[in-house]
Amino acid sequence: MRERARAQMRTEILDAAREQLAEQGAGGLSLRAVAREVGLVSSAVYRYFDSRDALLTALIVDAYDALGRTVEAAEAQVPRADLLGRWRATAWAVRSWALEQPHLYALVYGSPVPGYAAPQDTIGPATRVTRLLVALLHDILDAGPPQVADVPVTGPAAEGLAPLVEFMGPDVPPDWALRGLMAWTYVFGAVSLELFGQRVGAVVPELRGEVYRWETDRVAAWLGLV
Amino acid sequence: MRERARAQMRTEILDAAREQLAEQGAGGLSLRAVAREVGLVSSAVYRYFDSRDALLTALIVDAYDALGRTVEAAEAQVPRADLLGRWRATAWAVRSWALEQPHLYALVYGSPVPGYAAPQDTIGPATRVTRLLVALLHDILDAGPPQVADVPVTGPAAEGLAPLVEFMGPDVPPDWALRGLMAWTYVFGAVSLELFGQRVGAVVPELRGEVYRWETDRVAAWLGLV
DNA sequence: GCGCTGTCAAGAGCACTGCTCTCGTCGTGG
DNA sequence: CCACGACGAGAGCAGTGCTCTTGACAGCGC
Repeated sequence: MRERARAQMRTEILDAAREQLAEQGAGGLSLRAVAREVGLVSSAVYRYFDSRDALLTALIVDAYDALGRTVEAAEAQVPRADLLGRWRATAWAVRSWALEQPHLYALVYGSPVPGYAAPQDTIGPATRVTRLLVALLHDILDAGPPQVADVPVTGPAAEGLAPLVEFMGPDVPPDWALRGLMAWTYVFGAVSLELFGQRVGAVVPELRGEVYRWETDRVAAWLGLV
Repeated sequence: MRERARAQMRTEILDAAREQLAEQGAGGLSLRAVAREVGLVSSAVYRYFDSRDALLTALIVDAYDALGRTVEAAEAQVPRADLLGRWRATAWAVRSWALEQPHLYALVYGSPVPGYAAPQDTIGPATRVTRLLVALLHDILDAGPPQVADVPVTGPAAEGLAPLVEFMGPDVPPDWALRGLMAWTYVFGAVSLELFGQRVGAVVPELRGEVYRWETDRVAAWLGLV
């Protein structure tokens, strides 16, 4: 009954917050302002979110979810056997979503607010895109591991990758965990740096998409894709 | 005369700001609090910095400077002919500095405060590390461009890289501008993602340095270094 | 149908922020 | 020596996150 009203109010607040986030960014998100937006007084918002941080956390969670959903949808449209196509679709979808929702992306992948320890809630949805890449890597390996000239990773670094190996499945050699980590790092690193203005003088803004295509294709080649 | 006093006061404020930044991060940096710290009333600080943003900008500028100085020093200790060593020193110094000064690093390479347009002041010092990599790339090319299996970049992407090519020197082929961009992207991407907590479940914290060594060595190999 | 209980929104209030304005003071250059 | 300009202090404004108290309303058991 009033569960419904409550849930609706909650999403109404979140929508208003998302809107304000898009205009002024995480730092400028004012709980009082979103309260005004939805026609509430500031103290009433605390019935729905314990604090401003809690509101931000909720936004983060569903930003992860939205990104994951979008990328999954894009990747799913490519035939399973087209490994390069799946990689391209994934990489491109990440960047596209980030450019459409820059503030949400920044909220998730940007510098965390210090003193803000990511709650457990956020680590689950965070792995959705990761899972896609893991699946892709599995399929690459199953299709016969490509020739790679590098010396396989051993020693402490291999131990350091243990959690990742376990996540990917114990049959994955540490060397390919490293490759997966690096591919993942490249995609999100490139998107983040572009979005955060670190390529200002270096790449023509309108052509950054084209350059990104080449970058990710080089990574693909390095992964042994086609 | 009182120039001295003014300059000293200015650096005193900056030091206090840096200190507070280290404790509470950019978002929590309070002009009034740094004023208290240096024994001033808040309005007096405005004699030295037009606004909180101006203070942050000053911090950014000398963060760029500090990072550049540190990395340059580390790289300079390696014999010029040891190209791989220079790459390793550079990559490692960036990460080390970032881990020592996480808040300063985040200020510079993290998500920018929206509405905060990086003033011209910041783009000069920003290129110091970049210059190191450019010089290294030149030396790699001079030593005889390594074999690379990739198809050279052409088309719109090559045009997109034009500003970077110009910065590196027109004799540099666009293909190597792309390689340089990607190496740069990898280093700062990896450091940023690690620092911003995106590797939490993936890599054992104490061994992240070891893993980073492998990552950057893979990039080096990809660049044709040894 | 009535009253009770728990949920909700409102409002006042506290301590804090960035920033502006005014007003004394004091050192320095003419 | 004196006037001017830089400087610091203080008050004040509008805004913030968050807490606490007060009043209204809905849903429940009797």
